[in-house]
Amino acid sequence: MEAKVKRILIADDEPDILEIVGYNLTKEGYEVFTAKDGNEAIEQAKKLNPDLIILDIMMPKKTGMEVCAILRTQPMFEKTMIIFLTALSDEASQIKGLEIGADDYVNKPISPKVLISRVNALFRRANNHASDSKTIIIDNISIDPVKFMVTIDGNDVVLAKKEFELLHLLASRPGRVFLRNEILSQVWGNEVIVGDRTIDVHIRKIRQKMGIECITTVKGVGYKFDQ
Amino acid sequence: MEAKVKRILIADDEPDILEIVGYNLTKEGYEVFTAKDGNEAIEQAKKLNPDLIILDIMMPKKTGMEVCAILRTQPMFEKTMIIFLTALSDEASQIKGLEIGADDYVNKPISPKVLISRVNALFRRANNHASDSKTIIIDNISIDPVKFMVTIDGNDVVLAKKEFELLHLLASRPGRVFLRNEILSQVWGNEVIVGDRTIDVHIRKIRQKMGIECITTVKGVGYKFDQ
DNA sequence: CTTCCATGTTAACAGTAAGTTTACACAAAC
DNA sequence: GTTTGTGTAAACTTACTGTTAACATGGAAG
Repeated sequence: MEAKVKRILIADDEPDILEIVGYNLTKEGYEVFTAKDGNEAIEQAKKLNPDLIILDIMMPKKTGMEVCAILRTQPMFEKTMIIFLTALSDEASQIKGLEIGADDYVNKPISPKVLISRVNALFRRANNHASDSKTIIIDNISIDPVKFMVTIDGNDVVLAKKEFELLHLLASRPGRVFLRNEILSQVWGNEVIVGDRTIDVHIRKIRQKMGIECITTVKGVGYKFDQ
Repeated sequence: MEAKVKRILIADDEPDILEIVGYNLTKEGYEVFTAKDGNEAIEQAKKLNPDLIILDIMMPKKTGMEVCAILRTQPMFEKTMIIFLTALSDEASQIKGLEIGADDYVNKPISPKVLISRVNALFRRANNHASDSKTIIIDNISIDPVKFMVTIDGNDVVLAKKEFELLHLLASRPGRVFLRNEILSQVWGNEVIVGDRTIDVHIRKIRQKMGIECITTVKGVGYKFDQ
């Protein structure tokens, strides 16, 4: 499971900030996108599904706080990290920002280096949580991402790479529904664009090879691994 | 998935800090332990296996940086979170602190409230793997938007997308009456225009599938989920 | 009792999402 | 070069969902 390029969305109404921060993050190897107000931030977030969103608080249309609160209500952004980058340095704002779901709160003016360190720290922690490299065992099925093997009742099942990745993703949170979007960005990555039926075909192959119904379709929503 | 009490180890050579920070974290529901120098910090960490370690940098025996670096080499502390809490406010220290594996870097003096917000933010992120907190449970009915499942007395009920969304909306505020307008804009969105009987039909299907009367009609007003 | 209105009920329809199959490009293995 | 396997696309089928329309019901007001 190779590390995908991480996407960062920066929302700020000052073009200078967008440019400076954007430049430095790009140099650090991140894929950077920008938005210049609250509405655009939400719109972009939905379209891009970024891994991290850096929000100014004082923005036109919607404040960063509002954007954060809105995004946090949606399952799609449950795992998305959010950093407030703002000139508001008072304690109350900071506490509120962290309480409504931000992962960090950084005061302007800030050196790009410090910001990058904080961004890196967040990603380090996030990656290290990824339940990779751990064998998943559910009932009589075992899924071992190290050996790249699936076993049912002791019988090995050979899956292709994409099939395995897809199964592993679903099985990493049994019962939880993964939206098609989520599946695409997790298994295929954000850059790749594939047709509508691609996921279905892979799902079908997995079902076929496993021989048992362990993946359930939730129509109009996504797929889940039966718990 | 019961949340177990989180352990926090605080290492600082100033007893005042230990007391103030410790008091506040205890009040917040954490289990707090202390160490007064670097060696003690490492010793305690090994014994207690805390979830979070708050480290002063300038400590006798070993500096916080050294402690952090040592702990990070050990697999046991791979997932342990570390916060530096220090009077060293220069940029270079902060960057170095974050780079050697800290999850946050907070400058003294700091208000206990802000520190607690940051601690909570870290734990929120770390826990969020297991967050089934969004499940609505009312009497013997559970509604889980993550798993997209409704359960009554342990028996699964399969609802279609719109049905589920509608039920979830009503159940999000049991007892509260939702106007037909509200329902339309929340479930269908503002752009969409649907006929008068559409909501009724969906309500009917929900009632049918659930098999029990849990939605009450308030004539001329709207619908509510029975409390 | 009758009328009226809001909601309940039912079946049918159209549109949409997913399942299925086949084909093909490409890469790795032989 | 051939073979084999993988991932994606295209085309078609299937199944179900969401919506509507038409009609039924029931209660309140007059």
